[in-house]
Order: sequence, then C-alpha cells, then structure tokens
Amino acid sequence: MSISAIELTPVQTVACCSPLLRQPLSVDQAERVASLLKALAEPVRLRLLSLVASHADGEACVCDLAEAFDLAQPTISHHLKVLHEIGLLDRSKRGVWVYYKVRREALSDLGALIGGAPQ
Amino acid sequence: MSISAIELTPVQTVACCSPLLRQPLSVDQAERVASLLKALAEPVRLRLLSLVASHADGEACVCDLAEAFDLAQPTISHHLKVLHEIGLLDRSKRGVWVYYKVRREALSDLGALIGGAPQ
DNA sequence: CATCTATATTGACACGCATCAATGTCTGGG
DNA sequence: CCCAGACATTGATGCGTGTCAATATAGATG
Repeated sequence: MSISAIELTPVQTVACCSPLLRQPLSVDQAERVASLLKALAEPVRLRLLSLVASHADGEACVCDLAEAFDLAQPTISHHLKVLHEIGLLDRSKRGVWVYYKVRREALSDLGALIGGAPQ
Repeated sequence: MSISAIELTPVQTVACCSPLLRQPLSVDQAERVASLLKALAEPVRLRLLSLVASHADGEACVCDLAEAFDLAQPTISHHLKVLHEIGLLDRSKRGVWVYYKVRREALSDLGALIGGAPQ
C-alpha cells in the first residue's frame, strides 16, 4: 500500500523541513510534526528509548525492557510498536526474542527540527 | 511552592538533563520531558510557534494569530497559555493588546535534549 | 504433534485534552 | 460613567489514547 518501493518512516518525511522557526508551518507539516512529537511525548516511551540506548550493544529485547516497568507486557509491546512505526526504533527478531535499537539519526533529525539546525 | 526564589520554567528544569540517549531517564525526568513534549506535540501550537517567530520583530499579538486559524478565540488563547506556561513563549501586554514572542533559547535547549548535544 | 516461552493483537474502559459557547476582566475613548 | 474591543476564564462535550485481561501467533524443544 506504500506509494513507492522506497520506505520512508514518518521521521524521514519531516526531517527535510525547515527548522520550526524559519517560516510558518503549513497545516500538513504541522500535523506530521505533531504526530511525531506525540509519539515521543510519553514518559514510558521516553524511558524505553533511553533504556534501549543505554543497553549493551545499543540493543535490548522486550523481556529486558519489560522488567524495568511496573506495566503489563502488552503495554510495553504497544509502546515499542509506536516508537518503531515512527522510525525511532529498529526492530529485529532473532529466535523467539525481538530486539529493538535506537535510530539515532532519526532522533537527531527530530532534535534539529525543533531546536534549529545544529550545523 | 517553588524550591527557591528563582523562577524556573519547565523547559529550564530539564534543559540541564543529559541528552535522551546518554543514560536511562529516571521516572521523574521522563515525566517532566514528556509534559514539555506534549505541549509541543499539537498542530495548532506548532503553527502558532512558527507564526510568532516569522512575524515582524518576532512578536505577534493574539488578534494577528487568531486570524490565521479557523478556530474560536478562546481556543487560541488556550494554546498560547500552554506555550507560555512551559516557557516557550514570552508574554507582554501593551495597552489592550497582548504580544507573544518565541524564547528561542528554550526551543534549542529542548532540541538538544532530544537530538543530542549540538556541541 | 504437544507444550512452553516470548511477543503481538484485540477489545474494553477510564482519563486527558482540544474545542466551543458563554461569561468575565481589563483598557481606552466618548 | 458607560460602552466597545481585546483577551482570558469557565464549564460542557466528544474524541484520542494508555492501560489491562484475554487471546493469538510464532519459534524452540522434546
């Protein structure tokens, strides 16, 4: 159902935008950026991101992550799915385990979009 | 109820944090960062920010801003209040008009927190 | 095939929040 | 003093979403 063979994550579709303050955002741009930020703007997901990043090899399986929270396993899976779908987490299945890894480039693109070009 | 006489905006209370990925966020840190991002993660507020920034002198009054949206005036006031309260917009009243101005430093702090230190 | 474990999906519920109409507050002018 | 205009506050409503229990899927092992 994707438009082309090239798969673009939501992050990539806005990473090209001017920094927030350079010119008025269009309605479409604002909605795309907002949905990205909404995905980040959740305490559990923020902790998941930083936990994954701090893990050995920058990777962590769901079982490692779920231990750190007082939440049901489906809830953790849900949050990981959200982060994966917007392109902030890579997902790789090895055996029975699923490993997630932070896409640092995506996060820094988003940071630059908000804070202005890092240059 | 603040800890000291120095008034810190929500942005300033997290701006000192390590970048998101350097070490696992505490529960408290995650909640503070999340509430900041929630304030940003709204299409109307994103457009308001970029509109104010693009306005002459980097300032705009509510009447200028309200014109750009198909929303009731109280809704715009509500969004401006949210952005002001987290420290992303400065507020100054002159006569009957209220002018808002982007605190660029606050935004760039937030961007750095997400995207890693701009260095 | 049967079973166990790791992870994902589904459906339901409760809570937060964007929005509006109505009303309040403040300032300037006649 | 009263009116008009700019902006804020309040209260109500509908929708989005974080959470869980229950269930499904999929890989490993015997």
